[in-house]
Amino acid sequence: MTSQSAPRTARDFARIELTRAILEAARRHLAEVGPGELSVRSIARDLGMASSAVYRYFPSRDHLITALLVQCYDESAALVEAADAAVRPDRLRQRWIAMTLALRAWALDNQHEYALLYGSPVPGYAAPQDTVGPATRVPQALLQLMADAEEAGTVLGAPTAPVPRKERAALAPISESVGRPISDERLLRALTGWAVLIGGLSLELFGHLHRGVLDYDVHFRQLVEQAADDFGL
Amino acid sequence: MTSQSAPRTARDFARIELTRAILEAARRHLAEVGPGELSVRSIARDLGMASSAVYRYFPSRDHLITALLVQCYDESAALVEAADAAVRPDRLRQRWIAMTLALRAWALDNQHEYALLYGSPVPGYAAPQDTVGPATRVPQALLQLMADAEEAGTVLGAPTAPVPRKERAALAPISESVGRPISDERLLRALTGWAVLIGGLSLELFGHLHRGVLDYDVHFRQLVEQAADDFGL
DNA sequence: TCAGAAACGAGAGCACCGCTCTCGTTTCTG
DNA sequence: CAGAAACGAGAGCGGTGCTCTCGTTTCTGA
Repeated sequence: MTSQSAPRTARDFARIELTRAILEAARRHLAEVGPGELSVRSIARDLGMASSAVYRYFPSRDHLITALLVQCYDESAALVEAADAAVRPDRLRQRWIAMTLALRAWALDNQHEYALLYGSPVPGYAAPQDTVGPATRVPQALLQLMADAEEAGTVLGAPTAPVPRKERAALAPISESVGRPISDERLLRALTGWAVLIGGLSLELFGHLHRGVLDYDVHFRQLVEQAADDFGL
Repeated sequence: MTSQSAPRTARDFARIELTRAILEAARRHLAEVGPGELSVRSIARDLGMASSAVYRYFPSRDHLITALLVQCYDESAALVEAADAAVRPDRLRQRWIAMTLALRAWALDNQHEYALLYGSPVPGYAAPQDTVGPATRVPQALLQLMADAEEAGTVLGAPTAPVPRKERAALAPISESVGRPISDERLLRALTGWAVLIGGLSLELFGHLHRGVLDYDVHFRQLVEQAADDFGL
């Protein structure tokens, strides 16, 4: 708990500044090397400092990566939310399209960062509490869209059997997180949309569509358009 | 090109045997350490040999990992195909459910292997030609299911706008790979199904549903049931 | 004000990694 | 049966994450 938001002393100021510089350098390296190859030593070299000095600011490589994780979650979520807000709220379909295209655009510009967020977790599967907030912003935006659709009274694209009681219980935490009324069917659609979105992006960015799909732009667009049909947006 | 399928000499025999043993040991390690932490040296130690000896059989760590990749693609695809074959061919919906549950079961039993296949690519994004065949077996199974649905004349769950010409062109290689008539709308559904499947599994296995969804089994089942509704299966 | 405490940066060092090279031995082949 | 090829072991190189020490700088409170 050193040096919170108030940099009273020069040392505090230097600390937050260097912390920022390390993260910035790490992010720069991430543009070229991929999360697994990210090296504390090379970041330190880049900044002209001893590698041991970096450990004054981040107790381990995993802590540094976690900080990057939070930053990337926030950065991508901000773009998704902005894309959402730029569309008239009652144009539900366009909002869905805009959000998915926004996340894809970010992912294409930041492929290693996307891999960091949605690829295999690189630390030993320890997602600290700090990351859950930022990580839920994108799915939360999708949930809010579905809640809006519910409010507007749109009909779902395909006839869907009612969600059974067990699934209803399984989704209780998400249901509460929405903060306003949403049917389980719609909530499930939001999660399906999230799965299509992340699945589509992962398949594309991780090379699974190579030599199968020729035009990724066109295909992704078609994928989310069709999902919109299914969701009745 | 040493020692093909015919182990004439004792040396050839030993070579294919040791190659197998190395892969087996690597696979054993993969049960506990994750693809990024897989170490040639520790595998060699496990087999009681010098680490340099391993390089007689796999020229680099990436080559070893590629061999594991192929093995895992084949293993998981075999389970998916078997699950498909165990259902009466005209029970299209059950076949979809069976295949997705089969892949999930394999993924749950082999989490690091799943990460190897569908997580961030660990070598510098070099998927050799050897991997593309095995890698396409699962999506191919989904495509065949959709072709069967087309043949049976089922109707799609949600009304879908016709696939535009550009997307039709983008999907040409996949369309040809099916080997029998399939509409572009159906083909797109197969790819959507693949995206939902991989997206749903990745979100679950990589921890993104943590503290959100309480019962993964129930939720995944619901996810694929709803996808079946959308696909008109 | 100024001494003690705390934070800091640099450097050496440890254990591990992928990979290469050498060298003596074993096995194959003509 | 001799030359060639494949092999296993070991040392070694440059890299990694991380720790420890040590001299210096900065903060803090009596």
